[in-house]
This record gives sequence, C-alpha cells and structure tokens, in this order.
Amino acid sequence: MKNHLPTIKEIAKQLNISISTVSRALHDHPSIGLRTKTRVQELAKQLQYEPNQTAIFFQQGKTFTIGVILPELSEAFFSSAISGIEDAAHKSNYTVLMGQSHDNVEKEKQLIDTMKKHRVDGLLISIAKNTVNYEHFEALQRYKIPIVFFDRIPKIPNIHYVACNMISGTLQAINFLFKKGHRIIGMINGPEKLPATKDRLDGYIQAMTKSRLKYDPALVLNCDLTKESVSTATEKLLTGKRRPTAIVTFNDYVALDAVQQAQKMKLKINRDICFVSYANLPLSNYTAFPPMASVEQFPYQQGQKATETLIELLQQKSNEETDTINATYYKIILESQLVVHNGK
Amino acid sequence: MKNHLPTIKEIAKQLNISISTVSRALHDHPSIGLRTKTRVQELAKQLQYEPNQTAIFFQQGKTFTIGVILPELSEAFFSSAISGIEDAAHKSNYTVLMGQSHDNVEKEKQLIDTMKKHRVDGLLISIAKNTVNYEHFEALQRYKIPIVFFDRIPKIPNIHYVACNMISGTLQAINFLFKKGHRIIGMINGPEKLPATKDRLDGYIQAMTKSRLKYDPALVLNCDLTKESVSTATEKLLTGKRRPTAIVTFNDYVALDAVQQAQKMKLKINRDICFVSYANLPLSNYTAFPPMASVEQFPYQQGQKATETLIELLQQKSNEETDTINATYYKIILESQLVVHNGK
DNA sequence: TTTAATTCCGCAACCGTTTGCACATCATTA
DNA sequence: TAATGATGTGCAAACGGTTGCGGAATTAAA
Repeated sequence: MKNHLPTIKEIAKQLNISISTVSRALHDHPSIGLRTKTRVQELAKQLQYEPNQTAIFFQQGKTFTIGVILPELSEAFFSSAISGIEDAAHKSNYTVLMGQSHDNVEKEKQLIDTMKKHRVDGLLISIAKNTVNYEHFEALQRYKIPIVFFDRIPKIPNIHYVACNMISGTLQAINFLFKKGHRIIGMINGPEKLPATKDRLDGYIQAMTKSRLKYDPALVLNCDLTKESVSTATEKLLTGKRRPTAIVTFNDYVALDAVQQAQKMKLKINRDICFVSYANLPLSNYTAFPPMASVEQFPYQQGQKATETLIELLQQKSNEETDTINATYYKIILESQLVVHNGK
Repeated sequence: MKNHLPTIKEIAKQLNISISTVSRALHDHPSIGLRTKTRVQELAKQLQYEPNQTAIFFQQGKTFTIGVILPELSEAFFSSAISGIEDAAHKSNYTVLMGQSHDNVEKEKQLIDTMKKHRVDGLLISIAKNTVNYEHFEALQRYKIPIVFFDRIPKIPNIHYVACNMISGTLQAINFLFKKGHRIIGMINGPEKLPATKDRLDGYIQAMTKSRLKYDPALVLNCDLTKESVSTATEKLLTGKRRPTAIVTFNDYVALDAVQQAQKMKLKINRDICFVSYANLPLSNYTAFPPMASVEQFPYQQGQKATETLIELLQQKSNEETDTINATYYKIILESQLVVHNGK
C-alpha cells in the first residue's frame, strides 16, 4: 500500500481514457469534449488531485522561483525590501528562494551557486558591501538566468538594476540643513567601494557648491559601518579644525552610533550638533535622539519594482522565439524623499 | 544552435559509452573502472557539466528545500530566527523557501498551499497571531510533509515544536523586580489566543504566589500588539485602583509603546514606573528608555534547533523502509534568560 | 451513398537522471 | 577444459506531466 498521491495516470486508468486526455481536460483544452472534461475534473476533485510541480518544473525547464540574495535581513531596509519582493512575486505566481550573504563575499558566491543549482528562473541581488569581483555574477549568463540588482549595485556595465536616487536625496538633505542655518556640514559616508557611497559624495559636493559653500574634503569621512569605525569618524570630525554643526550620515544605524559618540563627548544633540541621515527606520520613533531628518529610500517599492522588472525580463525571454538579443538594460532610479522627523 | 547546457547524455555520446556509466562515474560508483571514471570526470569538468537539479528533484521525489512561514521579517526576533534557520539548513545542503504571513490567516493558508505545490520536503512555521483554525496544517499530512513549529505554536496535540521557556523567563523577570523592591507588578500580555500569552500569565501567577504577593487579575491586561491597544492597556493599568510600580510587557515593541504612553501621562520612567519585557532587541541600546531588563529568547538558536529537528525528521523518514509510524513528537523547550540592561 | 469536414481522443516522444538487473569479458581455480 | 568469480558496462524502466501529430468516430454537405 504505497498510498502515494494521485496522478493523472490513475485518473486515466479509472476513467479508461488516455493520460493525454486527462492532462488536456484539466487544462480546459478546446479539443476535449465537454462530457469527458467534466468527468475528469470531477474525479480529480474527488481524489484531491494536485499536479506534481516538480515534474512540471522539470518538464518545462522552469521553476517559477526567483532567488533573492541580500546582505542582512535584520536591517530594516532589507526586511522591507523583501516584503515588496515577496508580494510582487506572489502576484505573478512566483515563489522566493532567499539567502543572506551577511556581507560576506564567499557566502555570496555559495548562494549564487545554490541558486544556480536550484535552477531559479531569475535572481535579485543586493551585493555584499565588499564585493569587488563580479565573476560569480557573470557565470550566470551561461545559464541564462537574468539578474536584477537592487540598492547595492555593482559598478559594471550592462546590467539591470533598480536603485534610489541618492544624489537628489543628498541634495535635499543638505538644502534642509542649509535652510536651518548650518554652514559647516560634515559627512560620515559608507564603505569606499560601494557605489552608494560615491552617490552620496557626489550629491554632497553638488549641494555644497550650489549653496556656495566650499567643498572641504576634510569634512567627509568614510566608515565601514561598524560601530567602531563610526565612533572614530565621528570623533575625528568633531575634534577637527572646522567643527561641523551638522553631520550627514550614511544611514540611520550610523547616525545612532554617531549620536552615542557625540554624547560621549558631552555634546548636546540638536544644539551642538545635528544629524541627518538616510533610511528612515521605524525605530527612529523610539530612539532618544533620532536624526532630524532622513532620506527615505522606499525599500518596499524598490523590492517590488525590481521584482516586476525581473518578471518582465523572464516573460520577454520566453516570448523570444528568435534569439534576438535585445540588449536594452533596465536602469531604474526611484526618487528618494527627505522626511523631517517631528522633533520639536 | 540550441546552445543548451551539457547533460550526461552528451558526455555519454562523446565518450561512446552509456548514460548509466556516466552517471555512475560521476558518483564514484565502485563498479566503474578507474579509466572510464577519470575520462568521464575530466570531460565533465571540461564541459562545465552540472547536473540538472530539477530532474533530480523530480526523480528522487525530494527537493532539498524547506519552507519557512513566519509572521513578519521586520520583527527582529524573526529576522534572527531565519538566520539560524538558513545557517542550519545550508549546513545540511537544504535551501529555504520563505514566506511571510504578515499575521494574516488567509495569507498563511495561501503560503502553505504554495509550499505544498513546490513540494518542499518539510516546513517550519511560526503561526499568525490570530490563527485558531488548524486544518490547513493538517492537510499537509497527506503529503507527508513534516512540520516543526517554532516560537508561535498552535495548541494542538501531536506536533513537533521548538519554543522558549516563557514560564521560567517570567519567573526570572518578576523575581528581578521583586528584589528591586516592587510589590505591585502589572502585566501587559499579548493576544489571548496565543499560547505564548498563556505561558507568560502562568509564569506571572506562579511568581506572584511564590513571592507571597497575591495574584490580582486586574493587574494583567491583554493587548493585540497594536500601538493603540498597548496605549489603552497602559493607561488603564496606570490609572487603576492599585497602580503598579512596574510592568512586564509582552515584548520590547510593546514596552516601547507603553513607555511612550506613560510619558504622555507625565510619569517619569524608571522612577514612577519601570518596565521589563521579552525579546532583548538590539534597538534597545538606542532607545531613550529601554526596559530595565528583557527576557532573551534566543531566536537564532530557536531557528537553528527547529531546523535541525526538521532535518532529523526528514532523515528518519527516508530511512523508514517499513512504515513504522513511530509517533514520538519533538517538544523542545529552550531556556530563556533575563538580561539586565546596563542602565544606571 | 459517398465525400468532406469537424470533433474528440490516443500514441508516443520527451525532459535528465538514477538504478536494478543482465550480460560480456577476462582472470583464476579445480 | 570447464566452471567459478570478479570486474566493468549497457539496457531499459521509472519519476509525472505536456504536446505534436495521426487517426477514429461522428456529423454535415454533396
């Protein structure tokens, strides 16, 4: 008594018709008569028949699964993003195979390998902060697995990506501070290799020059996002020749650590020193000194958009009878928005 | 030029041997001669052959995938838990198919359906906060997909689960407060239907009676975890006949909202009113008034343990030639631990 | 009544891999 | 020389479903 699950074969046998007829009947194929169609469908329901997806995946060479590789789910940005991804994927009947790189390049490679093995239809990636080598991505070309990058984008040409306009976000942030009267504005930026870091810097430079403030490189420091490096950078800025009255930080986590460092130095937050940052985490509502404002990057929407883009690519691919490699790459930039926190 | 990926069939053809020989050679099967074995393996490497997993999944009736359904990844507890799950799964060469229920029962059902369709080998579930009907879980029996529940456990018999000992955690919490001199201790508990709520209550009652404080039901209120219900409960407690000097809250998020409400009522935190809670979120470090102590529930370890348990079940299943239904159910309880925050 | 058109259904190949079994080859032993 | 044993390979079925094509059965038209 194997008690195994019902298959079309069994339905066929019980009804004394062929397997192919059953298959077609279940798909409402026009060439099947109404009588047999209903007979099949009723028996199927009665037996609680459900097609074996693994067989279908195999047969169709398609898994209806998209892989997601991102650095760290405990960061609010990514957990929001994945909600957007999930929702968009499910809407088109895709499921999500997930993996965290924990910002570790080796792990990232492994994950890509697993995803490849599992024959995901497509991949959504936000790269680890110190990924500089991109061969492991290119290996996927062979398998024709399209990739859409989001948020953390590698700097290579000919890729699809979805990101947030950090330049304009930075402009907004600096303008906000300028209007509040700040003239010496520092920046604690992210890891040097991250394109996001460069964008913020570009925005910073643009904004400063536009406001006729001179760009002073001494006011911009990088950090690697660890608490220690943030503390170091903060201290350096606040003890420098030109002490800034406001600091723009790479993200809210950096802001929180910087605030702690500033407090350690007996500075009064929002009087001696103000912070503006990126991300707009929900936890900001609960912290003692949230940044005055944050550049919202709409992670949910980014995830959603990236997923929609990927699915579009997948559909293009299946429509492409002829191998017309239409080499248009999606480069989607969502606008960011400065959110001023309702501090007094 | 189909340019499709290499298969064992091609290797076989090029080497003029049979498919089965190739397959066995690649698996180091003892009955294949050394000569052919190396010939095959070398050609495989040269062609960058990789087995088509979808075919293997199909053939073996096994996907090496475990499904995870949890309420909300943006909650730190769950994002930690999933890291534990992922790590444990990868260690045994399983991958993770993930879905969030967002505490919505309908969504939970859908997810189970998707997981079932994808033929995950097993399932890890933390149920939605208002799931009261458990039929959708039982439907999986038919597919012989084992489930291990974690953290949020349905109250039905004959299930596997991993959870944290909330009773002892609550005992620790109340004892801590008692030693600090508190005698009137309130509790803002969770949704009534959640077993976790009952555990906390049981612990509360035990601790109060052990400390020879009378159990006063008026001091224990439930909430549904929304900000509003927390505010209401907090207000009610703090304006009641016997105003507590300390409140134990269902988790850190509840604590944060309760703190805000207390502040609104012009009470001074840690003087007029103290909070102790569960979870020990990292954000506690940054908040203005973190709870004095939190009951750490070790989400990473819970996830890890749940995964290991599930994988063990899967291996049992495959070893079970004879259908000896050994009806032992894993009920694993991890100890919790009170963590006192380094407030002054 | 014969022919043509239409409707409905089955045969069989295919997707890539694993594996039980039979078989061929060669060396060893009686 | 024949029987036995080891060693190395191949055949073919199986996993569950989809689909192109051919053809039987029925109906409509000539």
